[in-house]
Amino acid sequence: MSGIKFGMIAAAKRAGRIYILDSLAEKALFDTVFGRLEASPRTMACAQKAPGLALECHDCEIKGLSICDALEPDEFDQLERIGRTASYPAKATLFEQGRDAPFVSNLTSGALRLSKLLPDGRRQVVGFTLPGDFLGLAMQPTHMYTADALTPVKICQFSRHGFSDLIDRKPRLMRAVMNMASRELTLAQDQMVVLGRRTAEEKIASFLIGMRNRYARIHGSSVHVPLPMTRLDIGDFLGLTVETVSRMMTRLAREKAIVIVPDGVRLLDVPRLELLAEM
Amino acid sequence: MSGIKFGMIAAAKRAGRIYILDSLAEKALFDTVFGRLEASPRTMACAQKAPGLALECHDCEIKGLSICDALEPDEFDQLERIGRTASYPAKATLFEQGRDAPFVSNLTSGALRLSKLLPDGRRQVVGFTLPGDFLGLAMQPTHMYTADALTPVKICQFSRHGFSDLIDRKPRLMRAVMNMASRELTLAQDQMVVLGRRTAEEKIASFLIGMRNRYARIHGSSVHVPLPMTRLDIGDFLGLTVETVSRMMTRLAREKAIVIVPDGVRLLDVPRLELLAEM
DNA sequence: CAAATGTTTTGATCCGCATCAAGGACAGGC
DNA sequence: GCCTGTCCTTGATGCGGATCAAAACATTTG
Repeated sequence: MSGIKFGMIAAAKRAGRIYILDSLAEKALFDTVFGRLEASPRTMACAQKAPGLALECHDCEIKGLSICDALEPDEFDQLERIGRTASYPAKATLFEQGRDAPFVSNLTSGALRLSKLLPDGRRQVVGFTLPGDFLGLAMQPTHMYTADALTPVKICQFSRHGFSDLIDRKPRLMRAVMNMASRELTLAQDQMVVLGRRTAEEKIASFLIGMRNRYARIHGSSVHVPLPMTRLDIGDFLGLTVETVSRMMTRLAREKAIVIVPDGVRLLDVPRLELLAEM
Repeated sequence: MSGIKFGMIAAAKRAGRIYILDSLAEKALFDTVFGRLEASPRTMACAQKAPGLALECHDCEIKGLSICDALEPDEFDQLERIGRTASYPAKATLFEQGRDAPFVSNLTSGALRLSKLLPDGRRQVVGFTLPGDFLGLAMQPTHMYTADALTPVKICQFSRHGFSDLIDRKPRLMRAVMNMASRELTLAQDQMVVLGRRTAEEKIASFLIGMRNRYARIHGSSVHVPLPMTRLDIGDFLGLTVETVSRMMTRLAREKAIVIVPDGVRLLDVPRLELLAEM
């Protein structure tokens, strides 16, 4: 954990800038989202991908969140046996829309952007993947979207066929995957409401509250919301332009609903934001 | 099949108006979507719901499309045993957002509108259910949206707990449900692109092509696309107003891409529409 | 370090679709 | 038959967010 100091107040160093986090909890949140950076950025960039490492589930940090949680010891062993870990540096493309999908995987650290591209270049981000989320739930032979690393990421990957066979033999595991798919479907339908029927300001508020809720599942609830994606990514997720995202964030900050901090925001007036985002 | 004549050209009578369909295939499509109307509208309206009827899977028309397709005879029997059929007249509400969800079900005939309501009255239609589609895939204890009958409908329903227990014992059945959930998730993500990144005209074209493709799974492909929903429903599905939907449909008709017929449209220039809708 | 590139912000202007308004078509009820 | 309510269409007007432009700032590269 290069360059990171502990204490009552934890400090995180990233890209040469040091800033203060409120607590060790926030420090943990920060690390999970932005990655540990155990290697220097330069090294990471060279190690485009390092697959083939055996799973090390015992010290997996997101065990309790992922499909592994629902497994009996023997099932867990079998899953561990067919899986491998892989790491990608920030900005790497894990897979592209339309390509063959030989693997399904589980994100253990970092964050991904999932996007669909129209022929004329317009882009729709269909989701952001956080630790514990599963990739390839649809079990389709080809990828329905492109997945890019927003930060250095670690995944735990399984051959699609091997995984498919295993879940057919382990109802408990299939149930876990199905529940994950259900949660995704519910999220997607909520996002349809946001895209179809909300104003720009409401979209931003929904997004921030939504991200906070998703981080809360991983760590505790916190008013610090890391945003590993750019304004452009947020715009493409919400059906807005970069400029509108920037303007609305600035407006919310001016009205003291949020504070914009490096790599994210801090929520000041949560009730106000929840009112804007209310379902 | 009251008042309906057959022949090389089939005619369908609905609400006192008779019009011509091109073929028996179109007649079948029409019947599946709008319901058979075996009882008069008045009778249907009285029979708000007629549950408790044992399943009659042997003459189920959508067997090949639904989860039942994937089952072995013994599994099929067990599923049949825990299911009941129910009918609802057009405009009936099958269930409401937020209410308990004691049942999951399979639509066998007719069409439903699934919608989410915001506190201030704005509405987002998250999908239209056609024969063969499953309701309650998320297996949540409460409903995430409201389901209203657009036409007289028939469903085949199962207690959520009974169904949940059964799928835990029948991997093949769970797999069928999971595949259905995956398909829904893919549809929802495609709809996110439509809502977030397409113009009004493209939205209408995507919608029409999408409906045609979904009907094609049930019957053969046809240029006749029944639209059991109102322009308002279409607008709330596409993130548009009624007026815009009407204007765009009129424009497509003026430009000879479609013809507006009673209860639907006929696609004239499919390549043009597919270009507008292209993914 | 300087140069090049990418990200965020802010301002000015424009346009696609919403909103407001009104009339027509049609179904159901009396 | 007429009346009422719902749905669809068309026209006039306005606004929210897109687009265009540019500058400040951050990050990467040489």
